Amino acid sequence: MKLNSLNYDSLSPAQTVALQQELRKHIQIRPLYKEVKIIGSADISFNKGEETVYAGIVLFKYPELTVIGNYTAKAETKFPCISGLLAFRELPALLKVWEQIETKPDLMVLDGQGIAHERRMGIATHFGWLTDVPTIGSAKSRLAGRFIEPANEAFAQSEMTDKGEVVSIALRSKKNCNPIYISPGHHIDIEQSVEVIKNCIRGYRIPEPIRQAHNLVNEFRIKDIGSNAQQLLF
DNA sequence: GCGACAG
DNA sequence: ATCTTGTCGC
Repeated sequence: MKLNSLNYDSLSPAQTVALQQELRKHIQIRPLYKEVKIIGSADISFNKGEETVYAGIVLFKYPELTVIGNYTAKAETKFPCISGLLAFRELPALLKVWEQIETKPDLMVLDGQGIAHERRMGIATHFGWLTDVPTIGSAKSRLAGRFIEPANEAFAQSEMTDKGEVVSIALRSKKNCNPIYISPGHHIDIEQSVEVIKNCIRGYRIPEPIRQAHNLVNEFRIKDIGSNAQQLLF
C-alpha cells in the first residue's frame, strides 16, 4: 500500500505538487496519543551532483537520549533538489532504512520542515503520513512562515505565521546562534513538538538526535567514497 | 518583472 | 547538501 507505491522518481514536479495538495487533507495536527519512550532521527547525505543518497536513522531512549540503534541504506534518486519538494528526493531512501527497523520508534524527528511548508507538506509531514508515526520537523533555515526575531538567549522562541496560520516556532536553541525552526509533522501538535525538541538540546544549536543522524550518514558516505576508491586499485 | 527558496 | 581557511564575536 502506502510504502510500496513510492515511484517518486517517475513523477514530474507538477505531479508531486498535486500529490502534496491531495495528501495535506489527511494530515492530523493534534496531541500525541501515547507516551514517547523511543525516538528516532533521520538524515540524508549525498555528494553534490550525484544521484546516490546515503540515508540513516538513529534510535534513542527518550528523554535520556541513550543511543539504542543505528540503521543506514544507500539508494539512487533522479529527483532533483527543488525547494518545497525535498520529500520526493529523500523519502525513498529513508523508507529503505525504516523497513530495516524491527521495533519502530514512538516518534521521529526529521531534518527539515513539517507543516511549515507552502502546502503544509514538508518532509517530516510526508514521512509521518507514509509511516503513521508521529513526526517533528526541525529545520536549520526557514521555508514558509514569518516571525519576529526571538530574544538572544537560550530557549527564547517566537511563533511563525504563514497565510494567517501559526505553522511553527523559531527556537533559539543556543545563545548567539540563529534559531532553528520547529514544526509538527503529523500526529503531534506544535506545543509538544517544541517541548520534545527542547528536551533534545545538548549544548549545540542542532538538537542531539539530528546531530547524530547527520554524523551517521556523513560517515557512511565518506566510507563509501573510500571503498569505491579501493576497488579502483584492482 | 524581481526576490525568496527546507536539504 | 558539500567543499573549505581564516576570522570575528561572545
